[in-house]
Amino acid sequence: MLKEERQNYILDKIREKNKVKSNELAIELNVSEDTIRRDLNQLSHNGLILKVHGGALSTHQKLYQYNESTIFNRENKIKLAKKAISLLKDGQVIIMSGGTTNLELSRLIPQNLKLTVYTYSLPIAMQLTEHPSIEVFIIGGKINKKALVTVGVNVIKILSKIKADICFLGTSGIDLNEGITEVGYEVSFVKRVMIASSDNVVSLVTSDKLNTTQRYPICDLNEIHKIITDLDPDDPKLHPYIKRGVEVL
Amino acid sequence: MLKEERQNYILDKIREKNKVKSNELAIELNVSEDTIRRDLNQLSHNGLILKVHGGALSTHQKLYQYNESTIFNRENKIKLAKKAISLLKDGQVIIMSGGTTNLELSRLIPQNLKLTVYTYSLPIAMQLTEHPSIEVFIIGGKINKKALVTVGVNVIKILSKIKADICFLGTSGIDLNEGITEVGYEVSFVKRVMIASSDNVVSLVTSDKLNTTQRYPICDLNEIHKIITDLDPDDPKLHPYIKRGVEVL
DNA sequence: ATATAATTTGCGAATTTTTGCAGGGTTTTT
DNA sequence: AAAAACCCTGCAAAAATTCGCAAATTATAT
Repeated sequence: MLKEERQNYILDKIREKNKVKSNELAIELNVSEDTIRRDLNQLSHNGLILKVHGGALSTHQKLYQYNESTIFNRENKIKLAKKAISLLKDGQVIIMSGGTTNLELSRLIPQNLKLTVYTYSLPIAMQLTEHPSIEVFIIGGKINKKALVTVGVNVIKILSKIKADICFLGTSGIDLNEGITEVGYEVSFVKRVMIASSDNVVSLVTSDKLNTTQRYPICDLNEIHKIITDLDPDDPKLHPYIKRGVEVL
Repeated sequence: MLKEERQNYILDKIREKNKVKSNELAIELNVSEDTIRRDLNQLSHNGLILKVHGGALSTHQKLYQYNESTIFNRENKIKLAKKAISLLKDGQVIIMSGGTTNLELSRLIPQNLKLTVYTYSLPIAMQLTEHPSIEVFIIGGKINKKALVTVGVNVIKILSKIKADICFLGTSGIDLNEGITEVGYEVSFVKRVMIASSDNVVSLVTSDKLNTTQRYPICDLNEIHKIITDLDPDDPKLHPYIKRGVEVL
């Protein structure tokens, strides 16, 4: 059994029972108590559990807990999100698409900012509810289980009536010629409308997506106002985009 | 065997077993462990798997994880939810309110049941997305951060247009004289409408809520068709409700 | 088809990670 | 206060990993 596998087992057990005992785990997992203790100490050090004499306890009392480790390239996404947050001002109306970059963004919004946020992503809506001064609206509709977003004509109808200051567009493909492109068919419709409803379109792009194209076209490069990446704004990879007149942060 | 072929094999195995070990793969695929490690590193670099010491794990873990142990009285809620599930049949349209009882219910729905579920609760919508054959619709609107449900006129407008077979009503107060009552002001409006839209109104009541009243009235006892509790159906506490003509499961 | 370039693979040696154990200290229980 | 259970440290063995390099394979160009 792999170490991480064992630690996941421990975390699951704590989620369910609220506590674990070292001696029991040692037997269940067929390793020495020393190993269990080392596991518990590591998990505790990462803030995932609370180590106590004889075992460990759950730390969180939230009904749903977001799982950091599943996010690919999280460090870069955080770096990117921090830049995006500098655009926010009190009183603004924001539209956010789905995706883990926007999810990180929504975790990092300063507590004192007062915003109104529309989103069609379940995880993002969920995350935003933890913020004390954001009014969160989720746009209803049929849920796409894979992306955890709502899709369909109703989503489009509602989005098209919104007037937003900024739209944060999680981007799955961006290219000089093809513009912004998207993996999901249904989602592509929704994204086009959210762009149309926003004064300021901000494309959030992790650098691995630069110069890639996906199946469904969303919009031309000149329809977006800003690109934010995890790279330094004067990284050579971004030069061609700047030349095309897009502001790059 | 081509490299790509080998990597697909690895991905398939991870999809199936959720983990792989380098040494096992080396034997299965008849290549050196070095090659396997290089494969795993490449796949991991592309975000397809998570490389760990000794092998790799699936990245397709849940973004949000639900903390079972935070639910009060969970055992009873599960007992109750199991009874509720016996009412479900293929092809039905269901409306579910919020609350942890309905959340447990949504976790327990058998995988093969085909349903259409409308809900205005974020956690329940989230949970239902894990079910393979349920079409999930979330009703959009402003989110009440405490209850994690949407509220407002739009929710009511949409709910009133739905025609559902069953409505599962999480119940915060039930009483012979006062009928069903609710803690939340905004939520009380929504619940009244969901009752009106359903052929069959099922009140889910944990026994500690029996004979209690909350601030906002929802409906009279005779407007609900079934009461489901964690108690035995012929528990004396339930006799008065049966006498009043409500079916008790 | 042949030569050339590029990629992929396996190997050995050095390094790192993981694990169990022994010893001695600390906390909890009796 | 003694006994038991638990915890930490350092250590050593086993397993896994990394790295450079050369051989083998595959791709590309002529």
